[in-house]
Amino acid sequence: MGLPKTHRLRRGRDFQQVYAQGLKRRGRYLILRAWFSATDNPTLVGISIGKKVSKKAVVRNRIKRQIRGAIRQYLPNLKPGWKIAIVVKSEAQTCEYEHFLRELKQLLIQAEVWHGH
RNA sequence: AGAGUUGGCGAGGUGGUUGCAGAUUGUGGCGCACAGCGCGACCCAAUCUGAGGAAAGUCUGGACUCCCGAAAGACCAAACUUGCUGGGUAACGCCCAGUGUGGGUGACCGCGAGGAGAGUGCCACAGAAACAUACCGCCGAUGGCUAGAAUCAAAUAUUUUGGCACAGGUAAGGGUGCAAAGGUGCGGUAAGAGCGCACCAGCAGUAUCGAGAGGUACUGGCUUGGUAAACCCCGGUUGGGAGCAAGGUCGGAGGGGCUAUGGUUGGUCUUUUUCCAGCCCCGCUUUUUGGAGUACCGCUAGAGGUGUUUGGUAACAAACAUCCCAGAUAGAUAACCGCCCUCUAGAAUUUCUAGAGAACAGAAUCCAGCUUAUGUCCAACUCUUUCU
RNA sequence: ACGCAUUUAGAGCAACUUGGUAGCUCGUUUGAUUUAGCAUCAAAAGGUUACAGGUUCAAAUCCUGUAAUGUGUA
Repeated sequence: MGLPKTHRLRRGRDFQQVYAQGLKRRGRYLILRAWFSATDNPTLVGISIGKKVSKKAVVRNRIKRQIRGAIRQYLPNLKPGWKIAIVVKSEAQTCEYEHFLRELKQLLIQAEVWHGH
């Protein structure tokens, strides 16, 4: 359930811009940072997960894949032109796929990135 | 049956749907430019490929790249946990085979295993003393002092008996300690001591076996605490440093148009000039898009994998055949389903039903090792008990 | 990728160089003092020196391996 390259947030500069100027929504397992670039470019999504979540690369990669799969499922519902960074909290270690799905939807609606139709 | 020891295979297989990354292909789309050929970094489709035995820790050895230095070679210095022997390897501190030694009833396992007969240091407490000595003790044969007896006419002479423990002898015994000068026994002596003998242990020499480390036998004299994972000595090895975040490319690039000249290829031509066509370069202009970032190279064909044969006890090597097998860069492997296989449980008696396929764990320049983490299965061997 | 450092009582630290009975401060517990508490005084408990192996007569210390934690360069 990967994410196409065109929808990935890749540069450190973009991440810093999102952190500095974007709005912030807090969930139980995730923190959502989003910034509207005022263009029609595809919405970019990046995931940040620190070593404090887990020291094992396998665990971190699995969480990343699960979040990325959830984002891909919601991709048609997102408004264009946003830059989104998702920060994983250490509680997410024991989390299931459905939890990510539910929480992501909630956060996206809160941040008004969600496209209602 | 129980308890162990060692070694090995493999990390379920296969098909489908959706999805991600790379490569290749496309009278495909889209964009640019067009008479046409075309170009593209975007999209789509098809095909192929897509994590490990440890990818990990980063403990070693290399390949590769750059910087500094030197250019054969010798000596000195420095560094190195380099240190039994022989072999393997590109190399190693790794591997294999052996020797010695320690452990285990055994299968088997561990070992940095040169030198303390060059020097220095240290060996707390205890003890006289920790490497050179003598506290208690034993002796006091010999010498000394002293008392008596005998010989003699007599003696201070000679002989002899005793005492002292003064010189001296001794290292058996006691005590201390991890460790006290080879051990045990007999002889020997004033008392003792390898002083002598026997056995054991150690050392040296000779012979012999072995490629060697070493093994065995004989002979000899009779002796030398431990520590070098303390400094050190000896032998051995080595240009030094940094590391793919090494190092390199790009200060515009791609496409189109125009102008003049030059180069080159082809055609016309016997040849040259001329002419025509294509490509490249310089300049101008137009359009698209990026702009110091993993954008591109390095970047994955390698001391490569698999199989067979041969050589070798083995590690391993050689020959032949065959295959191409991840290349991401905020970093690609996931989700679901069917069948087969294996295991477990239940029903039941060879079928059905249910569950599980777990664990450790994710490539980031690449190899060779080591170490650590971890689940299943198989084989060989050992010991104990019971039965035949 | 290449390094560096640390690990000792509940907490913070000594002792390691030069091996020889593991200490200090705070905290804890008990007692004294006080009507009571704090403070003070006296005493006590609390350690597999991160783990495993080795050298040594003897290891927190020396050597090797492992683990955990922190940290530097770009």
